[in-house]
Amino acid sequence: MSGDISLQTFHRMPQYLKTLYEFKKEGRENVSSVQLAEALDLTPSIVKKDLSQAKVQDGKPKVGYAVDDLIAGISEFLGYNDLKEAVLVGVGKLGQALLGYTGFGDYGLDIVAGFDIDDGVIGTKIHGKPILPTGKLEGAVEKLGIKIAILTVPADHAQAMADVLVRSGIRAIWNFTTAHIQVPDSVAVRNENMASSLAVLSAQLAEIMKKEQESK
Amino acid sequence: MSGDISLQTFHRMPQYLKTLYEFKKEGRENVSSVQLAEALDLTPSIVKKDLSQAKVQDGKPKVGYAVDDLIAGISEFLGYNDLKEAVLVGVGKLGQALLGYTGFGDYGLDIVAGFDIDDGVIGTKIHGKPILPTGKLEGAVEKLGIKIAILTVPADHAQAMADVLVRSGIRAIWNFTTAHIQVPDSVAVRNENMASSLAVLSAQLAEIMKKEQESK
DNA sequence: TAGATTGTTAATCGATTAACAATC
DNA sequence: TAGATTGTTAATCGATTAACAATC
Repeated sequence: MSGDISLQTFHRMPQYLKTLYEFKKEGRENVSSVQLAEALDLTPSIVKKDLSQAKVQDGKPKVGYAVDDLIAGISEFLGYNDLKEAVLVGVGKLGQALLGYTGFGDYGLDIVAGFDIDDGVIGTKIHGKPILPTGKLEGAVEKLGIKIAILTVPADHAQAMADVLVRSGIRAIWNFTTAHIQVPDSVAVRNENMASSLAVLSAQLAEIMKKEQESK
Repeated sequence: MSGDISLQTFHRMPQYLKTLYEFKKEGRENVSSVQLAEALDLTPSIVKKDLSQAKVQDGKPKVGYAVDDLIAGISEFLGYNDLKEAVLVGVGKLGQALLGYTGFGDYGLDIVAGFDIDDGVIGTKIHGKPILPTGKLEGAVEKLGIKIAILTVPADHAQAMADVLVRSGIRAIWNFTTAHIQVPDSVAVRNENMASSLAVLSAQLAEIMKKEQESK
C-alpha cells in the first residue's frame, strides 16, 4: 500500500534517481545501499528501507542493486512515465520562470496552459504555453480533467484562486505563494514557501556561527 | 539556546508572522493559540510550544498574546530587522526571477549581486542588481564578508560552484539546483528541490485518488 | 468568582538507526 | 567456502499531542 510509505521516502526517491543516472553515466552496473547513502549523505539503513518499501526491485546480497533496474523501478514508482497535465495560475515573474522550466517533462509533468487576469499577457504564448483568461480556468480544467495546479498568484489572491481551483475539480495544488490556503481534505497541497525555507537556512547559519564562536 | 529549537519551529515562524499581520490588519489586538492554530491548520499545543521556545513574549491567560508584540518578537527572532547580504550564482531563468523577487527584503535578505559566466549578461543589471563574472565571486564574497549564497547554476556545475563558494567563506547555501552538493559541516545547505517536492505532491494526490476509489 | 488560556510536563506517535539472520 | 550485502525486526530518537496546574 502506498498509504503507509512516508512522504519522506517519496522526497528522497528523485534524489536516488538522480544519483543512479550519474552512476550509470560512469558505467556502473550495480550499486549498494552504502554507496547510494554516501552520495546523498544518508544512512544505508534508510536507503534499504526506502528501496524495499517502494518495492522497486530486489537487491542481491554481496552485489547490491542493478542500476538500470533501479532507474526503471523508481521512475515507474514516481509515475515519471505517464504524463500528468497541470495548469499554472498567475503568470508573473515566478510563473513565467516555471512555465519556461524544461525539467518538468522529466518528472512526468506537463503544464498545458497559464492563466492570468492581465490583458497584457492573455492571448500570448510564454515559452510556448498559451496564456488564457482566468475566467476560462474552470471550464478548461473540468473539460480536460486536469488534477494538478501550480499556484503563483499574489498572496492576497491565493485563497480565492484556490477556491476556484477546488471547484473546478483540481485535486493537487502546488502552492508557491506565501499564503496558507484552506482546502478540503480531498485536495492535496504542497507549500513552496520561500520565507519558511529562508528561516530554516538562517537558523542553521546562526547555529554554525555560534559553534564557531564557542570553539574559539 | 537556539540550538535545541527544532528546524520545524523555524519553518513555522514566518507563517505565524504572516497570519499575525493579517489579524493586525483586521484590527485585532490579541490572539490565542487556538486562533493561530486554526488559521494555519496546526494544533494549539504546537503554537504554544513554538512561541514559548522562541521566547517571543509571554501570553496572558484568558487574553492570549498581544498581536503587535508577537509581530515584533518573531521578526526579531527571525532576524528580519538586520539585513543579511547574499550573492546569487547562476543568472538563468530561475536566477533572474529570484533577483527580481521583491519579497526578500521583508525577510532581511539583500541580494547584492549576481554572478554568471555568460558574457551576454555580465556587466548588465538585472532588476537593479549588477551581474559580475564568476571569476570575481571569490574576491567579492571575501571582501564584503558575505555569508549567504543562492545557487541557481545548472546541476552539473553545482558541486564545482559550491566548492568555490565554500572556499570564499560562504557559510550558508540556498541550493535551487537538483544536484546534491557536498560541503563541510561548517556550511549550512538548504535544498529547494522541485523534483522532490513534486514527488511528494504526486504521492499525496495518488493517495487521495485511491481513497476516493475505495469509498465508491 | 468562574472560566478561558497560558506554559510545561508526560504520553504518544512516527521516522530513523542499529542489529542480525538469510543468502548469493 | 567466506564474507559482503540484503531485507526486516527491534531499539532509539525526536517531534507532536494531550493533559493539567497556574493564573489573569
